Amino acid sequence: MSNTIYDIARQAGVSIATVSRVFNESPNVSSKTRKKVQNVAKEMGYQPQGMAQGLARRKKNVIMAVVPLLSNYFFLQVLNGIQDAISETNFELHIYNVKSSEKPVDQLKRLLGRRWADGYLFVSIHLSDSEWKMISQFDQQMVLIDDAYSACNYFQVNNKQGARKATRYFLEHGFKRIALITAKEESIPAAKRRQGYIQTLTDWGLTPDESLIVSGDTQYRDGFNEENGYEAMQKLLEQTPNPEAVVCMSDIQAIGAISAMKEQNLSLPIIGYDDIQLAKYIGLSTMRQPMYKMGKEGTNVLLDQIGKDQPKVVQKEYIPDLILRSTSSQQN
Amino acid sequence: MSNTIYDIARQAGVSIATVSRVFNESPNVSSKTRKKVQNVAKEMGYQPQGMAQGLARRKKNVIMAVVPLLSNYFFLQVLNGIQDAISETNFELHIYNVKSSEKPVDQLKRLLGRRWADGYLFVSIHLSDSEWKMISQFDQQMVLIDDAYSACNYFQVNNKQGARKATRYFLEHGFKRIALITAKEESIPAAKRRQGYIQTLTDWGLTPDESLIVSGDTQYRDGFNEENGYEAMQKLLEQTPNPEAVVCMSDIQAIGAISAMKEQNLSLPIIGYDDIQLAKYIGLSTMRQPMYKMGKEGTNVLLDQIGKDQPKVVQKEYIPDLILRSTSSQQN
DNA sequence: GTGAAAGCGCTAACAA
DNA sequence: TTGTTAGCGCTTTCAC
Repeated sequence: MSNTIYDIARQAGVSIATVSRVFNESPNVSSKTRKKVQNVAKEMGYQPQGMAQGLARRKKNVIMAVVPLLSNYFFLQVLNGIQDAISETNFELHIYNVKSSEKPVDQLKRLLGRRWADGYLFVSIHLSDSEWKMISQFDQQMVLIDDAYSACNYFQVNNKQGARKATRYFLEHGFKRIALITAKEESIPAAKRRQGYIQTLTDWGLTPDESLIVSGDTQYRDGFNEENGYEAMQKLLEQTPNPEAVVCMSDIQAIGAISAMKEQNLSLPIIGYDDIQLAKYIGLSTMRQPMYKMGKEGTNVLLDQIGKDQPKVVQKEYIPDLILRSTSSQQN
Repeated sequence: MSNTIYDIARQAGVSIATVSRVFNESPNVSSKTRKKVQNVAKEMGYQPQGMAQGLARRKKNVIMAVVPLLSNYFFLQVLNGIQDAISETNFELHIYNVKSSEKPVDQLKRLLGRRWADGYLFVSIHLSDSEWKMISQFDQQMVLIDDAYSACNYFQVNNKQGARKATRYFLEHGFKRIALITAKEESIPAAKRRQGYIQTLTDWGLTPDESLIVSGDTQYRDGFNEENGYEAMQKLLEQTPNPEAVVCMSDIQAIGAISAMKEQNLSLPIIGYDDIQLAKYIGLSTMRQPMYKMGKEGTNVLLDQIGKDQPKVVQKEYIPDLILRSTSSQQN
């Protein structure tokens, strides 16, 4: 088991070039030798070593999806889209998890330098423009999913619009004291959504109330987690009067928040963000992001560009949809 | 950006051997040359190519975690454990997603043959003994997580015991018509849990009722999904009399099932399986599996064995814990 | 402390 | 149709 091309060649009584040819589906092999080699290879469980192939070909046939902390349901949907797109090709998908213990940009630089893949999908990696500039200097094929940089391919959803839609929904239904459960201060999507929320209130002639913008623990997953939602809601409920409605930055936060309300026998109208699969089953109203679609389309663009020298940049922005279920209404 | 060792050597006025030495932290470099090389490398954004290193060293410094369909919350917890263990080393973690469109054993054979990694973690890959035998012939370092094979390292939780505990809990609380929401027929963990459930009923002097063992859609993720729970519960509620309590095979199923009950204004006692993070926030009683722990311990064993020629096999079995929250009681 | 050179397992001309 | 051979970008003896 696990031999080299030389072992197969010897065993089959041919040269290594021939073995290589049959594995690369070259037409220039007689079907007789082809059969022989294939049999020997199968018997010995031989597969060409990826690394040696990669070196020799200067092409690895792998796409790497880079994601931060795999524990977020958002990525899963994106990854499903990616996987499905890749399945239709002869590329392999490797996933690389960016750790929270080190600056993302440093991890990316190291990773890109190592040249493991032909193309990279950066999913929910949020960097500043100057950082992305650094990264793009590696001149590797890449597409950003859920972030944007003017000189790169990207597929993004408009965070501001998402928050606006949710906030406006409540305003239109007569609510005034609308709270926002937010995430880590430095998180870029969180900041944009906060802006959208504030602008919408302002547009409506209201003055945003800082005490209604809250978060709890934001260490873990930038605050896009259950605990944050739970703690934030507790803070909100300490205020008198209570807020009249709540906008969240993730479905998971909303679940935590709902839990906190239940403990006090309350159920304020609430809207989540993402539309993860189980949202439907708990009746959670939410801002739907086209996660699967972004993954799939982004991957197709990447695959398309690999090999081309000067591919044209493709950039796309989605607007999230408000999905109304039961939690957004007064009596849920 | 992205050069070879030759570019760095030329630029720094040294040989490639020296460049290699500084990147491999060899002590045999004067600190002066070391500095010089480091500066040039940094300036040019150089990192040794992983593939070339892998070839030359016959050691890749990557661990590959192989998981089926990334969309399962169970893996996420395991992957967190794996990531944390790897973070403490200078290994890289690559994740490989087994597709549902092809027999897992074939995908593994192809993958192992390509020798991308120094060691493999197979998470929730369920194969028959003869299939695992095939796989172990590749003589690569590996540990199975959430499956078992006598000749391999494995970390597993006892599925039968998990189902027994849940079933027994209801029996001890006076329930008799206990339903089981199951998963795909061929799923090995599902089969074991079903056995545990049936045996417990039998031990208690009851005759298991086949009509109380149900599932809905099992195409997707082997039935460990929301929809299956939802559909299964609908089937159960069509029966008269209704079951008195319900045991599930995943928390996600339980969420679907609860949703189906709510639609009919019912709330039968129910117990999930896994203890995913949000279970706590929806008050879901469940069988807790030590997912993070299995990931971390399994990875440490693997890392420990890499490089050794005849490492001793380590096998460990956990017993899941029953976590009581609100859904398991009569009036939840 | 440093360099020359062989070799890791492949691919891809180039010859035959 | 097949074999020979020169790389791919590194690491690692072995000299010096």
